[in-house]
Amino acid sequence: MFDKFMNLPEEKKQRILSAALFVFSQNGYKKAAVDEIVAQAGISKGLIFHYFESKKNLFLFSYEYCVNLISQEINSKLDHSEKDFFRKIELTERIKVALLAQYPYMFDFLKSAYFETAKEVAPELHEMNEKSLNSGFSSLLTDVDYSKFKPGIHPEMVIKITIWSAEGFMGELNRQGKIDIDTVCEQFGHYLNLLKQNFYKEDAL
Amino acid sequence: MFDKFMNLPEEKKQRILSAALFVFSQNGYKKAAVDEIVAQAGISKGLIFHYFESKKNLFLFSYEYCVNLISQEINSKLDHSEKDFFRKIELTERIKVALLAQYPYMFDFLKSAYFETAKEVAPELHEMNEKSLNSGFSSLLTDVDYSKFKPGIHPEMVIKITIWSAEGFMGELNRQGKIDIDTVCEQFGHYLNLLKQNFYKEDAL
Amino acid sequence: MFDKFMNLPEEKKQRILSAALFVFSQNGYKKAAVDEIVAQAGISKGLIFHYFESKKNLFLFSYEYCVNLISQEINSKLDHSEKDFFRKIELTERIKVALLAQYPYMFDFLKSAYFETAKEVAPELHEMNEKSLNSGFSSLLTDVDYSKFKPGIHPEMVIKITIWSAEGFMGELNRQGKIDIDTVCEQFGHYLNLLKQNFYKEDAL
Amino acid sequence: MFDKFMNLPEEKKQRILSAALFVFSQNGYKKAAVDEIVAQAGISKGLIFHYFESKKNLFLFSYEYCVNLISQEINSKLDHSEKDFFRKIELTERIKVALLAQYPYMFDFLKSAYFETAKEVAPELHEMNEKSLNSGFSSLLTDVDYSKFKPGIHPEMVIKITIWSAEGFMGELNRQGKIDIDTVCEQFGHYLNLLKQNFYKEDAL
DNA sequence: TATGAATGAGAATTCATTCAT
DNA sequence: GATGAATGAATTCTCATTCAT
Repeated sequence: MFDKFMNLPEEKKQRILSAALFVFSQNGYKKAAVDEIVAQAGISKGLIFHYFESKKNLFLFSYEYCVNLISQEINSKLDHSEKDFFRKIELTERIKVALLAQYPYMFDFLKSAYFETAKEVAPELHEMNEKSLNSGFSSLLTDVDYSKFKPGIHPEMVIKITIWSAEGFMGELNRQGKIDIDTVCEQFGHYLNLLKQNFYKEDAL
Repeated sequence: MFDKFMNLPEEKKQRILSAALFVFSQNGYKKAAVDEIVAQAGISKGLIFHYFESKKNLFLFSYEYCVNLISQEINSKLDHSEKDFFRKIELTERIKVALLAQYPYMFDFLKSAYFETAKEVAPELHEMNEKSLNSGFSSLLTDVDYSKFKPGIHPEMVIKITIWSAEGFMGELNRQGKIDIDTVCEQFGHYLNLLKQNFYKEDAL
Repeated sequence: MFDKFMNLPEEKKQRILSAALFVFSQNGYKKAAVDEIVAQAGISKGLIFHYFESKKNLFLFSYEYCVNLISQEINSKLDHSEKDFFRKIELTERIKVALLAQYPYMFDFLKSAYFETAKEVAPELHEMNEKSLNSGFSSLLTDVDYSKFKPGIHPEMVIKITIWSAEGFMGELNRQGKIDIDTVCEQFGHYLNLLKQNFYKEDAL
Repeated sequence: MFDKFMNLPEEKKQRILSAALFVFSQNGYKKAAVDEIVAQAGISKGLIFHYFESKKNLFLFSYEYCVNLISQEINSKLDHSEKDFFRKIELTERIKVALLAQYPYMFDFLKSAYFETAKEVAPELHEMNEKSLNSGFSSLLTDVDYSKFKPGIHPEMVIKITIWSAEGFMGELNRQGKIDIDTVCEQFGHYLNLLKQNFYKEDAL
């Protein structure tokens, strides 16, 4: 799929994708103008259709590309021997924050793509989501040492709560415009510590 | 503002707003076609411009209307003498679920509006958000009897986690398409019970 | 024709006509909005169609009204016993300038109507023009004492030149925004004097 | 500005401009339909926006193009060594009549543009007018041999009168639909001769 | 490959006119 | 007579997609 594009020199690929991410994230699918993307990428309009055949394909490809990049980062950088849930989630969020700093428009793009409801792209998009979300969660739900949790606590619930509230926490930081990596990570660490003290046995801390 | 529309008979107002909410939620701001909204509302194209002057105004009005409706419902139905946090949040979500049943597209619309990036409406939208979000949360953070929480627990943190995870929980149900009021509320009750058992003193349960 | 309108009390007629003249002169036929006219006249939209049946009729009536008003003024105020061409034209222009001060939009309206080319109104308009222009000129061409002109001069030519250049002169003043009656008339008087000295015999001055 | 249009082959430029001049002159700015212009030019609707971005730009460009064409013609064809005013103005009008034959709608267009009141274009239009009018007149006011005029005659006044009445003369011919070059020029020559005999010294004739 | 002129269906908005009250 | 809500055809402008070069 999209072989012509994939065989391009890396620099050109980056230029085109960055332009697409930026313009889509700023405008949503429908309003994003192919004209603006190609102008920003410094290529001709015909060429992008030569590579992707349609705006829809360009959008879906951009989405898939981001999702893959994130899961690759997580898979390669997350130590699979680590069984402590709170360490795992801390590392996961740290990787996300680092990516956010590197590709400023990637998360805006994913966020807007996630709520993209334009009939043309919605079905394919949600299909992709299923897979990626599941794979993202699964590594945080499995391979976890449940014996560290206090007796009388439901670990699965704590894990879900933590994931959801991690998203809420990140969202709030995002809204406040704080994207200084170190500050954000430090705050998130404090937050996880509080949770850990509530849910872990004394000797597991 | 929009007096002409506000003075309409209730039935017609409902018809027009429902059509707007549905079409905007399905398509996002830019792709939503005024043609489709008026067809669904059973009125002429000119008339909606007679009421709202522009598509932008129609969109912003719809948003404000939803936000106001929710906060009115919560303010009027939430018993302010209730100090038990878990009862408060259970009631809040119950009210939301009931609204969801009545206006099926309202939350889809709000969700998509929240991530709307179209340049025409984004600034006004985010300004409204600031106000409404704050007022929504405050009633759940204040007027709460903190003495019920176990010693060694940070009540504020528990409250934030509960709110965030309530949103996550609702979102998941929504994604699964379960909008049968009773089932949803029952499940949410169980969930809150689990939290309560973890965080409340024995004698407060 | 337009009996319903003609039987209105004078004050209401004035209000409606003034509004029409103003809006048509500012926008031309096509762009002038009936909505704006009725808002300015303080009546309802339905009523103006009750009086005139269509925007076209309102426009043509307004034109006819102005033309008639001017020719009535000239006929009633121009002394028909006066045979001196330069006195006649001076009086004519003085009457026009006075009307300009009284109905600021009338000449703007007539000017724009004169060049109105919208297919709907052009034919009727030009038909009216023929009549009015001829009648306007004729009084300046006939009843003139030709014996005052120098021998060797073609009086008809001088008359035409004077009329044309009077129009040019007035147009230039108009463009400069000078509509102070006295100043304008004084300047025009000087101008006519110069012409007279060139074309009249010594003893006719 | 409008490079895309300017770089077109001459034939296509002519086709598009002629269509614009025709439709604008027949309808005025507001009523002229872009649809009609493109149909007449034999191009697609999108293309004219590709060249000019908006109807307004197309209108203003057409105006500027005409004004420039006229002044170029006059500048290039008028012999600057000629100091006889009546010869100069005769040549000027001859050039205009020739242009009129070549671009039948140019003068209609300019005339209607001159009285265009549509709010969208009026300000820019009048700004252009200032410049072009001044430059057009100046060549007829300067470089003139004043010594040919009879003593006691104000040459500046005669020049202004002649210009104004030349316009009146041309306008009348135009109204009568006479655009046969030779007839028109011949008549205008006679007219100028009469003026000359009145204003020039015997030995300058 | 690469370009960008050309297309035309689609969308928002306007506004003269009608008509029930 | 008087009102103004309601209509819908007409108009400007957008933009994904094609195609000749």
